[in-house]
Order: sequence, then structure tokens, then C-alpha cells
Amino acid sequence: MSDAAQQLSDDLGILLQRRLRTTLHAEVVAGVHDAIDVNSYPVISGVARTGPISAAALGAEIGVDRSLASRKAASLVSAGLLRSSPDPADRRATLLDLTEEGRRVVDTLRRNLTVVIDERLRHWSASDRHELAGLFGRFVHDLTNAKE
Amino acid sequence: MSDAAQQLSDDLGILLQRRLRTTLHAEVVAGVHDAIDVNSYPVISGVARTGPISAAALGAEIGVDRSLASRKAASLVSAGLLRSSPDPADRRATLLDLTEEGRRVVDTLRRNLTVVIDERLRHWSASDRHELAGLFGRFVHDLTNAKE
DNA sequence: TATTGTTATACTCTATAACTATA
DNA sequence: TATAGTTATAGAGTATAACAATA
Repeated sequence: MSDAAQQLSDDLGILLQRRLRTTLHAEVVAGVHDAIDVNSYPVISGVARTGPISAAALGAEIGVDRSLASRKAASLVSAGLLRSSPDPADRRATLLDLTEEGRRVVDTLRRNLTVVIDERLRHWSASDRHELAGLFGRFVHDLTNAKE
Repeated sequence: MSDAAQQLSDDLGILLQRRLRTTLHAEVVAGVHDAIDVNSYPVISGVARTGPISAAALGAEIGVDRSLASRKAASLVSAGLLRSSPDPADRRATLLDLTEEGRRVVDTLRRNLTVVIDERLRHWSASDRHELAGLFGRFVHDLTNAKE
């Protein structure tokens, strides 16, 4: 077992703590939209990442039960940020997607998070930032798509 | 605003999702100890990181209210994993610390997480792993210790 | 007056189970 | 028979407020 894995797991443990998540997400959602808070943020982000998606698939994507995904999505629909339309291929299913306003909100959220990261890395060299971005991207991909 | 920051924030968004946290933590705590689950895991890990600590400080460390930190700690105390002793410097406070059994449990948890990471990075070159570990460590540090 | 740990209370988040409709 | 979405219910997680003790 490599030293690198030991070091990575220690740092990952810190990163995944509630404390960072809470402060970061609160910073990102502040003042963006009445319907967006730290709980609805993952929902609309999930839809933004996956495109038109069923409630069941969205639940799997963001790690909650489909009943919860359905209810969270419903409140974003009534807020005008998501649209729910019947799936032409399967009449049981409905597909969730962003409205134009939802798209604007997601863009703002994404920009807010990027600003925060940019601030935190202000004193980094461009090459270190670039290198981290590449390796971190692979890391996140391999963590979230565990095959083995 | 750099492209690297954009890329990093997108990947960080994915990493901080509930889905990864849930699956990863569940894997780490599985079968380690009756008193350890995904909710008590951050508590005992917080104590392990900080050494002897008051309930109020522990709450700040892990991002919950001191009342919750107090109650979570209390249940780990009765499980024999934490010890609570009066702070000699401040008679209002009590200091939480690991028992020997608690230390063993934390060691196991830490090892479990490292094994998971090690598995996910099995196909990485040693130099990429090493490079990621260094940069990621700085990243986590700068994220969690925002000064500006 | 402020802070510590604790407890009581209420609120929020989430999963489970049950229901209807469609595959 | 299995899966979609939804709703009702119950349980778990968490914060707020209030308390006594100490600073």
C-alpha cells in the first residue's frame, strides 16, 4: 500500500467532512435564487450534469431515494427552475430538465463555486493549478466510477 | 478566472456529492465496530485528528452544533471508544480523547479508507500518484484554511 | 457578562412502504 | 411480474433554546 494512498486518504477524509461542504455550499448558493439552498443545490446540479433524466435515475445520480428526488424535483418545478415532461419512450416515466431560468441559476452556481476555488488558489502557479486540475479530474473520475 | 479553476470546481462539485460520501463511508465503516457507522465516523475521526478536545471545539471541527457533538461523543464514551476527562485548565470543560480501543478502531478506519483509495489508483503510475498526493494535500489545506 | 456541557424541544431530511399506472 | 412516479408515514439527524456551573 503506497504512501501516496495513505496521504490521499487522509486528505480526502478532511475534504469530505461536513464542515467544508456546509461552508462551501452556503457560499455558493447565497442570494442566487429563493428556491435554491444547500439542499436543492445538489438536485438542480444533478439535472444540469445529466440532461433530461427520470426521477429514479436522478436519485441514483445524487445518492438519494427516488421518492426524495421526486419531491425535491417537484418543488424546483413549481419554482420554475425545472421542467417535467412525459418520456415519449416510456409513458410511466417523466423527464426532468432545466428551464431557461434554471439554466441561468445553474450557470450562476457554477460560476460562484469557480470564483471560490479561484480565490483559494490565487497564490498557486499556473502550472501547478493546471497539473492539479488534470490529476484531480482523473482522481474524481476513478473514485466515482469504481469498476473493480 | 482560470480554466483550471473551472475544471477543479466542476470536479469538486462531483466529489462533494452525497453519493460518493455515502458509498465511501459505508465501505469504510462496515464491520469495524458496533458503535461506528457513517454518522459516528466523523466524530471519532475528528477526535483522532485533533487530540484532546472539548465538545464545543469538536463541534466546530466537524461542522455541527456543540450540543450534537456532545451527544455523539457521549455515545462513543459509553461504547468505550472515547474517554471524557475534566480539563485541568478550565473546570467548565471536559476533554475528549481516544481510548485504546478507540485508537484501534480509528487505525482500522484509516486503513480501510486507504485500501479503498489504493484500489482505485491501482492502475496509476507511482509518479502520478505521488504528484497528485502532493498537490491534493495543498489543495485541501488551502480550501479548509481560507484566510482571505 | 460570557462560555462550558448538557438536556428538552421542534424542525428538517431521508428512507420505507403502499398505491396507481404502465411495461 | 417488474418498474415508473407519487404520497403517507415513521425514523434519524440536527439546530435552537434553556439550564446549571464555572470563567
